[in-house]
Amino acid sequence: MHTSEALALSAALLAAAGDLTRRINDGVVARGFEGRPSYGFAFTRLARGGATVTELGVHLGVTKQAASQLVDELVRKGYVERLPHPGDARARLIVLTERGRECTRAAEEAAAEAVRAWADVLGEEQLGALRAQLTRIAPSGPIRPVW
Amino acid sequence: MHTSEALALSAALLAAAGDLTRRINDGVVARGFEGRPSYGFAFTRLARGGATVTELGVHLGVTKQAASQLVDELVRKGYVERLPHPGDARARLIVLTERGRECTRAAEEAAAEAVRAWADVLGEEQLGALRAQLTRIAPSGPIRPVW
DNA sequence: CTCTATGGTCAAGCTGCTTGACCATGTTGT
DNA sequence: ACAACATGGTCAAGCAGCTTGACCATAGAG
Repeated sequence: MHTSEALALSAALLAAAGDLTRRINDGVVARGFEGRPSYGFAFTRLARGGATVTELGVHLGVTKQAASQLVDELVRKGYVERLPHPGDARARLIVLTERGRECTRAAEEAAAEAVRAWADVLGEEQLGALRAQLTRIAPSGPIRPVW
Repeated sequence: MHTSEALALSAALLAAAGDLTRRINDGVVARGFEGRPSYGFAFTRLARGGATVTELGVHLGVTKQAASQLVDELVRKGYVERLPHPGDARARLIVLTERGRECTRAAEEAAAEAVRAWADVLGEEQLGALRAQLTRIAPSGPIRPVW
């Protein structure tokens, strides 16, 4: 691969990620929820038993302060709630509310819909390959734009 | 592909894009240039004969005002200059300076280096396939984070 | 030779993040 | 037991990078 193509690959990657993220967010909004794209990524972390603010920040690649602000927002919209953490009185356990779980499902549906559009272009096999390649490439990259 | 995997695909895509973008930027900085990741994407547009501010904005997926601010920054750092546009007295042609071309080469080298790391994991063939898949998927997605 | 569209800039404002300070609680070492 | 330090969380202030809105100069169409 030539040097000039490397930058093009980066651009294509960014374009694809941006396209997918936008589609998902549009789909979630169309289903009657209000939210930013980062909600979805927060939800995936919270879905399994909740998380602390700090853990959420690590998952999203932002400071705990930023994560705390996001949680404020999610609480205000009724998607999550802060519970006392069992076993650590300093911490709070952030968990999804019923409405939060509904929104999570909406995000998953929207994501599936967006990916289906890609499957129409690439075919199931290529799409599976794409997913496999991506997970091998960046197993632990930050789930956020570095722009 | 199941619904839950669709969100995972999106996350993997974002992670890969973020990882690559960060590596490129680090590489550019390590070569003695100061810049943000978006510089590289601006450079690729300017590299072939220059562009107007408005065109640059379209390419980056931002308003012309934001593009103009970016150009201000690039001018300040000596990477580009604003020339009168031949054939349209309203417009200005933004072109790379010699220093700008050096920085562009640095970005390309850094990108190639980052992609080489991926080639070590995936192999050249899979990497080419990845590139092909991505360009088919999001031919005209915005080169910017939708977050 | 108006009338409207387009390229560009200036100015103000906002959103989402950061850094720094601080408090409460947990953990470790002596 | 308790001092010393580490960690989870919040509050506050600041800032980068974007947006919208207004405006001017020039272009192009009728």
